[in-house]
Amino acid sequence: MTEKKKLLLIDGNSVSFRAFFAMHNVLDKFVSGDGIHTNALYAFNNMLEIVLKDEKPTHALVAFDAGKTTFRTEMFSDYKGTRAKTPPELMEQLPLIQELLNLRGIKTYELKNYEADDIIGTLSKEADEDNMDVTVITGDRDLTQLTTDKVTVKVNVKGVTETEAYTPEHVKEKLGITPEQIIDMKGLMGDNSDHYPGVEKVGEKTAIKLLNEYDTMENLYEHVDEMKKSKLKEHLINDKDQAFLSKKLATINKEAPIEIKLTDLEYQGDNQEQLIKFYQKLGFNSFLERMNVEPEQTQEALSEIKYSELNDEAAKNILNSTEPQTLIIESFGSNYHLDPIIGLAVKSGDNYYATTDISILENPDLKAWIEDESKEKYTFDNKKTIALLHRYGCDLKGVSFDMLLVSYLLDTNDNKSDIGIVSQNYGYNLPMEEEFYGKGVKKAVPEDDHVLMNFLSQKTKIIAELKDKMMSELKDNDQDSLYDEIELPLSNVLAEMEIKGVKVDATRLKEMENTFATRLTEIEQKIYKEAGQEFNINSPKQLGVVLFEDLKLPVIKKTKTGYSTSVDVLEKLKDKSPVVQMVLDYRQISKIQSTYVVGLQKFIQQDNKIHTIYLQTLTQTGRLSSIEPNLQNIPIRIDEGRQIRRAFVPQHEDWEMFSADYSQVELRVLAHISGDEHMQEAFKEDYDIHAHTAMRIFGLNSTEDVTPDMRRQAKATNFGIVYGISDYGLSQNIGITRKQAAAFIDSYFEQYPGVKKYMDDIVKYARENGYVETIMHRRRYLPDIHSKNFNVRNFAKRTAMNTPIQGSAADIIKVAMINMQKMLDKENLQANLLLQVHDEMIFEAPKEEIPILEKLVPSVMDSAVKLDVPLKVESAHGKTWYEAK
DNA sequence: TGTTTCACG
DNA sequence: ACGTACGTGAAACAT
Repeated sequence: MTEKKKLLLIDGNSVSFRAFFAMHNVLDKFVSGDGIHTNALYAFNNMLEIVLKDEKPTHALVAFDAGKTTFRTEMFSDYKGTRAKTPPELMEQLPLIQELLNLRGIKTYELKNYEADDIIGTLSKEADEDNMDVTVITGDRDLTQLTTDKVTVKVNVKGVTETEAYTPEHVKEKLGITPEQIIDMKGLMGDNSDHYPGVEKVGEKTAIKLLNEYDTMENLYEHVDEMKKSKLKEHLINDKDQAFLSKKLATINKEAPIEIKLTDLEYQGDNQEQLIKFYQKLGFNSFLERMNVEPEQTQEALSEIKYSELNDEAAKNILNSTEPQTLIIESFGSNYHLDPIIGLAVKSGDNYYATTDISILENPDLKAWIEDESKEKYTFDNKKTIALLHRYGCDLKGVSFDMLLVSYLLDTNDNKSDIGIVSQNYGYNLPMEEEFYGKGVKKAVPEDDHVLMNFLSQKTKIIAELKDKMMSELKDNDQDSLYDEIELPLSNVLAEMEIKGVKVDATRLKEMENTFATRLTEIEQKIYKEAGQEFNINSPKQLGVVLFEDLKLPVIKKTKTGYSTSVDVLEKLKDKSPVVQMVLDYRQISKIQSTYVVGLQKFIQQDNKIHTIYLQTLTQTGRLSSIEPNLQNIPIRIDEGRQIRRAFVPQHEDWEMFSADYSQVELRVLAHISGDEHMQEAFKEDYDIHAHTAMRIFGLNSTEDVTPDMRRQAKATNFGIVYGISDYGLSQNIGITRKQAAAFIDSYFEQYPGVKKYMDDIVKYARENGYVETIMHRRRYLPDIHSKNFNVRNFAKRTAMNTPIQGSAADIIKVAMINMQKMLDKENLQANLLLQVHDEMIFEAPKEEIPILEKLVPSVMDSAVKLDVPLKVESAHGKTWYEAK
């Protein structure tokens, strides 16, 4: 029995283009030793890895364009006329990509006067006739015309590692036409990027409609006279020649005079030896890892540092030095509140010290140095380092450079939490944590202590060497005070909050667990009875079958895997069957039970407290996030869930929980940065802002005429504005038509012209500068603002509008937290700041201190920054978190 | 490992 | 004509 043959055809030029732009933002970070860019090469190879694994081809070829002139330019001199020429940074990579393919055992081919498309078209047809399966990989949708039962065309979506697979069925489903009709469609609609015209005013939708009626362009033109008089008919007649020319240009030539045979295309597999050399030359460490190149070899790439044992004598030297020194405390695991320290390294001047003997932390000299605020230190992740050392009895002070925080401020875009990635971005060859320790079952501390100590010493070296460069980048961005005055001091405050932890009443949670378990069983039985069958209510798939097939409820929305059963869908089906309400109830309770009642108990430590971890360098806007567990999403909106808050208690008897939150910070921030007069006035006069908005957009004379429903709609509109309004989004949210929503927005902008101007200006700013920033100069880069894709671009626009608002609000509470901690210290209060939930702070305090906090906290919070409108703070307190609201 | 759902601001 | 609200984390299921 012969194995089925499979041919892989890759459109070399279009995938290289895609690869280049997918990694355009890291262009400068991917440069080889001899100064050649390698970003496209890297991304291309990433794609290859995935494709080879998925497709397992027996034959493969990558086709390239041969040059500028082809048979198409002879037909139409302006073909691809306006296309920007290939950037030189990509040009220089094309030979490398060919070399890579050669080493990976894949043939490449180009043919004078023909495009890569034509080579692929010709070969895929040949292979099809030979009964081979064919997969085509391309960034160009036009190639979907080649789709047949045997030929699948996979088109890159966002980047190059993900593709959308086009079979004839998928083409039909997506476009409503057959693959053969695609050229007719292109003929009618033309192509902007290839710069051929088609018929005036005919786009994709119209073209498809016409083809559904007339099947082919030829048939359409045979019957064009019978069409009833319309602009469309006129355009069709006027542009007939162009349409036929465009169709010809769009048609991939399946008879190109290629000199290569299918049998020449056998996939050879990697030339291991040469490929390793190639990767090494380019510093492609992650690919080397994937080839299972012996760890020794990868380690070799990491140069050796001459370090000595971090012992008593070294500790003395460290303490005696007056220079800033670099410190790495390494833990192993995912939660630094529990993980053990496995090693330490200090760079002191030109000396490197490292050890895996943790008892050195008992050395008085080392401890004195760690705890001396005047001894300046550099590190990566100050908060984590503080938390780790705290558990070993040391109180770290004096960190002035935290490489993690700085790299986050410089660019929030990609994952900065790994020192290996940050180092690689600056041209250093340091493995990522996962590369060094391994992943999954293979994850382990290196057996050889020397390997670990060398790794830690490398870290200290890189941190020390990059400090000046990164700090000067901060200064260039005008972000030095954001770092010095906010993020770095905040990391100390957050460390204290995490270490302090919040006490949780486990008994209470246990009681709730039993109550909810009983209720869940009850509802479950009722649902089974009503539905006439038993099934897993938690399975969207099974629930979908019961609701939409067995009970035949109308399908409101679909997900990519089946029926949607989300709340907004179920809400609409409530009166159609009693099961729906039961399912909603079940969902609600089940969520509370699994995520909170049961989930939280798992995080209660020996001290009866929960110690969350705040991620200070994750969000794109500057907010914090909280994990293991997330204490920023404890239920409040519905009372059953809100009961969870009764389990959060102060750590001592006779203490209380105290919480203070900003009222409408984001809208106040908007009023400030937009400078809108009317909105500012509303806040200065302390009006009910949503009622005020309702009054204005509904054209009333007084807020007394505002009905509760008007206020509700105005409130939703205010939210929409903050999120970067769209009529559709608003209409969905408050259940009105899109037209009505659009009218709302128009009237909103009329009433608050300053807001309108802000929205326009900020998008323009993003386009011109490539980023937006907050009041404290926190930046978010928005490369997508230039995207050709409508959706992607619009998303970037909304982000541009929202980020300065959400981000400035985040800045404000961060300042308030720092000031608050200072104030508690200064006033010698026992109260502890425990939690932050975006616009509120939660404290525990002795009862006697509550009256003090009631004055102090709001005054610190509302004076955190000076805006053109006042900030307003509300507070509450009680025996548990539940009462403190 | 990805998808869906839902908790919060 | 395009298809959406902004920012998060966790649990459960399906693959």
